[in-house]
Amino acid sequence: MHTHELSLRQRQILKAVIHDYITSGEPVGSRSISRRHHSSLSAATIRNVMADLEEIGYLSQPHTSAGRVPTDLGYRFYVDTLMHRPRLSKVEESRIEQGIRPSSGQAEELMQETTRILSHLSRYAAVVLAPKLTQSTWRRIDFVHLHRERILVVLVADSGLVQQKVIVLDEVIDQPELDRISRYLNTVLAGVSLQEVRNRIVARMAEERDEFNELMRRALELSDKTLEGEEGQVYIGGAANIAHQPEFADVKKMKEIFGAFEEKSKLVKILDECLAQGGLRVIIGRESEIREMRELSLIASPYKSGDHVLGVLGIVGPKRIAYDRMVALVDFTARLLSNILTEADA
Amino acid sequence: MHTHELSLRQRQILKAVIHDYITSGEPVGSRSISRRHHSSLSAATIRNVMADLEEIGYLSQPHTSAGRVPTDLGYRFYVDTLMHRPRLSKVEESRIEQGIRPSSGQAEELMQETTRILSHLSRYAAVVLAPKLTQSTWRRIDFVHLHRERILVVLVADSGLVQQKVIVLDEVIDQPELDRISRYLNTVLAGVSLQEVRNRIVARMAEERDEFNELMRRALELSDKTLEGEEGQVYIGGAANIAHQPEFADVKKMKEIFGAFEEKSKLVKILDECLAQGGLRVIIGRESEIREMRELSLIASPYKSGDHVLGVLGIVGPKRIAYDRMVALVDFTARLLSNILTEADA
DNA sequence: GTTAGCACTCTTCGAATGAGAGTGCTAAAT
DNA sequence: ATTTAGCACTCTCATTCGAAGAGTGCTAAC
Repeated sequence: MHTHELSLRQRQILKAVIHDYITSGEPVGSRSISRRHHSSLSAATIRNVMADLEEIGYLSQPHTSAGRVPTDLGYRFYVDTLMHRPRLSKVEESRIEQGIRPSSGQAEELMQETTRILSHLSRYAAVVLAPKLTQSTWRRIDFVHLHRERILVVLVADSGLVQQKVIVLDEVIDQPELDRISRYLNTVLAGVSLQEVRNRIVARMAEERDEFNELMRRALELSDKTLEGEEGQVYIGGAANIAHQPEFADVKKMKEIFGAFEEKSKLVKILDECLAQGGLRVIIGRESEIREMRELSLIASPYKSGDHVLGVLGIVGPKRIAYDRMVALVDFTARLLSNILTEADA
Repeated sequence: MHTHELSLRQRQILKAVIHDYITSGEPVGSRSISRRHHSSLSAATIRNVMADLEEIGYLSQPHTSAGRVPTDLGYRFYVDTLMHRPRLSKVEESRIEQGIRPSSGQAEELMQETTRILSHLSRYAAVVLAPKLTQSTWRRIDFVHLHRERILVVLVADSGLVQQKVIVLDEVIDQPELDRISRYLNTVLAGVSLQEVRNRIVARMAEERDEFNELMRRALELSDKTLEGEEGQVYIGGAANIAHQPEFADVKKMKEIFGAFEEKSKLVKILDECLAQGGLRVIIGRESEIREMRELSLIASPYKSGDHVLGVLGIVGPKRIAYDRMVALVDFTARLLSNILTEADA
């Protein structure tokens, strides 16, 4: 089913149907299009065009004598070629700017604020994929000895974000030694990923035949443990919003959706893809491989620090969603977050 | 409406009605009680007793010719005097023990693991109120200089829990100075609350007329900032489980409930009360002041470190919940968590 | 190419109906 | 004095039916 050339009229009517359906939530008939959008044309004419659009696969009827509803393909065409992207209102923009102003620089808080403001303004669910340790470059690393073999690693990213992690070693290292190690690591750290730091240490150890240098061995162990066992973390906000949608009045569907949100691993997978892709993406219903997303759409965009892509943010709503506005919202938010994380001198 | 003396038969029948209603979810009639529980008595007899129980206010009828349903008061009587508390099965106990074994000692992870296992075993929603900084006593405090006036405070509680917080000062303090301050604080810290530490510093400053001692002034500022602006944090898990309950098939109710969960502040309030109370509590429907809890019950118990009450954990489900089993579950989990947090030498 | 007209289909809603469950009451039985 | 059987009554729930309404596809006329 490749892309068809559509006549101007076909495009106009497809657009009209989608708009009406998005606002009303009910199958739209030829009559109402004729009235609201194309008063010059009669319902019958519109009907013919709609029949064509159905044949191409852009529209469908829930049952024989109902109006038309856009298909996933229809939405896709709309998003790709019909839709124009409005600007957000000044009010909304400043609302977002106010909403995402982390007092602390803690990654966690920032993520949570972002989901809050996104879900609030969209009235749908918001998702944010947090930056991974492996993806960031770091300004600073510190170790705090907690108890026995247990150590808290504090990482300050170039983006200004702070992340922590507790690791458990095989040996006890006391605080002064930890300080020495962090001093050393900090000298090697400048602007590269932790993975890279690790590689450099290995290289240096080999080169210097310095295998018994306690400090470096330990530095290696610490960075290994820090990177170990990391999986994408997703923050979700406003999931309840989706329940307000009339199309999910059916309880069975609702259950499914909430199930999907609690089973975060799948969500991580799909967001990871967006991350790899690099730009704003719209994923409509069945385009997603996730079963539970069949009736949902995802609008997501990566955010960066400088040129480094860190994570992804977006919103999840019904397929019948105001794509234009939502794309604008997600895009703006992603840019804003990127700016915050790029101007590291906060 | 004070407590009535109930005859043995009345108690038995009330108990039977509640049990049947809890398992079936449907109003229970005199017939079925006669069949399943009191084959010696006829339905008519049971009917008379039920009419009495209704008059007292322990049962009610959804409509004239339906079976009976327990009222909040009925449940209350059941929980207080009729119910006996079963033990969990060995399997379940070990499941919980496996489930709550924090690798890291980070407060956040521990809370999350607890909600996960609680919601999983109960099949309802789980809530955990995290320990507050003001309530714990601390083994150790550290400061990590992040950037400019921004400092990460790392607190290690006597319970072994690690909590962090970023604070922003009015002046820049470099790392060596921070280390000096934390060394000082750590000497004063032993086994008292942060609030108390603060008081001691103030006392000492007064006593020594030592107002210009930079170190102490700064130590004071740091502890103040650390305590500042703290509000109870609630972790929620398995909220979707509630959606599976037939009594919430009604979409309106469901919306309400999810709304309640996202509006965490109210939940904090009610959990705070449990915390003040000190023991395991069951709050049934309208007994709670929260509107959205009208159709829900909360079973919650505080957890401690030693004799210090730290927070509260519990589950939220429909009023029609297996109180006996759930009480056992919550009680066991709270004890376990308390043990973990008490044996500080993890 | 466009439109009016019309028969047809399908959903939705309300009313009517009957079955079923459960009650309360009375009078008889224990 | 309890307990029970019997019965009329009430209320819900599922089903059926029919009418109304919305929308379509097709045909024939403009």
